[in-house]
Amino acid sequence: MSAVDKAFHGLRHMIATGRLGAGERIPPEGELCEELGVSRGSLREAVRMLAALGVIEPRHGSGTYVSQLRPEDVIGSLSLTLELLPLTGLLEVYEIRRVLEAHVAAQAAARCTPEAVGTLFALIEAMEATDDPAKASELDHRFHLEIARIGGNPTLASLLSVFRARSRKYQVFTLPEGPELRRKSDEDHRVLATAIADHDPVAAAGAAQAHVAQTERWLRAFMPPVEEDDSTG
Amino acid sequence: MSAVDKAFHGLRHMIATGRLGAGERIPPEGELCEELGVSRGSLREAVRMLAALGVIEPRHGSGTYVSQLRPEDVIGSLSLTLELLPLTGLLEVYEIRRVLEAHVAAQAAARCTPEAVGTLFALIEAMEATDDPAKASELDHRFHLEIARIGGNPTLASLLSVFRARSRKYQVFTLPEGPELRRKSDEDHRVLATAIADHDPVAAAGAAQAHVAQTERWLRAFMPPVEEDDSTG
DNA sequence: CGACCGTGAGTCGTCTGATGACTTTGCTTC
DNA sequence: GAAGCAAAGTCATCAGACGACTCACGGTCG
Repeated sequence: MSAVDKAFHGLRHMIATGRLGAGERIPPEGELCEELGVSRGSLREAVRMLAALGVIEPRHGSGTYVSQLRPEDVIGSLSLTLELLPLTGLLEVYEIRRVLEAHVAAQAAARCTPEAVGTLFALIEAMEATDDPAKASELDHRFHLEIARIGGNPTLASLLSVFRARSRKYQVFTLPEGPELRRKSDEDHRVLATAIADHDPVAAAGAAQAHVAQTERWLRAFMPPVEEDDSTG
Repeated sequence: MSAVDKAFHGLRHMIATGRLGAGERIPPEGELCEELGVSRGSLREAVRMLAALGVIEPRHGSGTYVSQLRPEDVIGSLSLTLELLPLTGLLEVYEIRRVLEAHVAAQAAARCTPEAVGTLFALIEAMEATDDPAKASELDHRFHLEIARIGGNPTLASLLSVFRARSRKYQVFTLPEGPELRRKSDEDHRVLATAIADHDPVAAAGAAQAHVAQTERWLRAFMPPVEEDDSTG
């Protein structure tokens, strides 16, 4: 076993066995190097791996901390890599999304409160009112996120959020056909929100599934290239 | 932006824009260091991060290669970290698994071939024949994996595989109640396989969902501690 | 002529040492 | 008592050197 693997599995083992608890600060690099029998460089590579996977979080000058270990912490690690998948593989992701969005919508229909309904329709109206495709996309995201939140499963919500982020990169709304697509999309949203407001899980699931399927068809039809944003710096 | 971030996003950008294609070998460390303007140590940390996420794969002495970038490559990166989640968060994962296993079973029922049915029942019989809990667990895994394979979505199959691996860690079959649980589990498997063989998606989905729900109930009831295996060396 | 083997260049893996940057703490000072 | 300062602790980065492994090339032997 390589030195980095030794450090990686050693750290992971400490967390798995509870020796390092969620939110806790892990020993400084020097101590871990000695205990695990590897150099600082190898240890740091292992730390970076676990950090990329959302398990620990180094803080410059302070120490390295175990994350809260919520499922969404770990699932969020997919967000940076799912964007690298070619479109062909992405269609398989859409099938999953279709199933899960339908489930989440049904759950939301069963659990939603009047306040939540108000939020949903407010988002829809804001979406319909704006002309900016970027803002519309952002509101679309928040609309679906709100439904997932109402669904009551944070893990599922974050998983779907990751899937949607990948789709959003394609920015179908900025196409020449964008306005037409947006009208159809807005229609879908109203149907979905209405079904949820009516506490009708079956209708909500059907509307959600149809909405995702529609998006998938658009993507198949147009397949625009991914727009890389360098706005991260 | 830190040096490691610079290297990480730089590499990721090269892959996202297609400058580095799937399966291709990336430039040697020396060149990348110069181009990205970071030291070798920082670059290596970034490489390890992408490797942990299933995007690239270093090979000692040969070079570092971009992975095939299939969705299952990226999803597989969750397998090492999902095991670290506390049980409370895991129950949310079960809800997702329930929905997806039901869908996969329905898909399998619609698509399955006589050969596939033969494989399924062969696995069931092997499962019922063995007394070794470890072997039974292994066969259980292969049984569900086969159904997922028949379902026709490799991404979904690998996602469910990751989820199941987490559950399997608890080894409910080794409990005192193990034999009884296994009998019930075997029953579920026959119902599920029969529904698939009959091309009955609704029955298959119901059976799959009930099976997962059953497992979830066992876990809630017994909550045995995670058994860490050190057989990875 | 073909198969085998050794050799060497290329590449990743690891270690060591030193320096910089940032955070936190605790003390000093007003 | 509060604000500012100093020092210790910790992570971040760099540089250089050596080891381990892979692979292709060329020579050798059958």
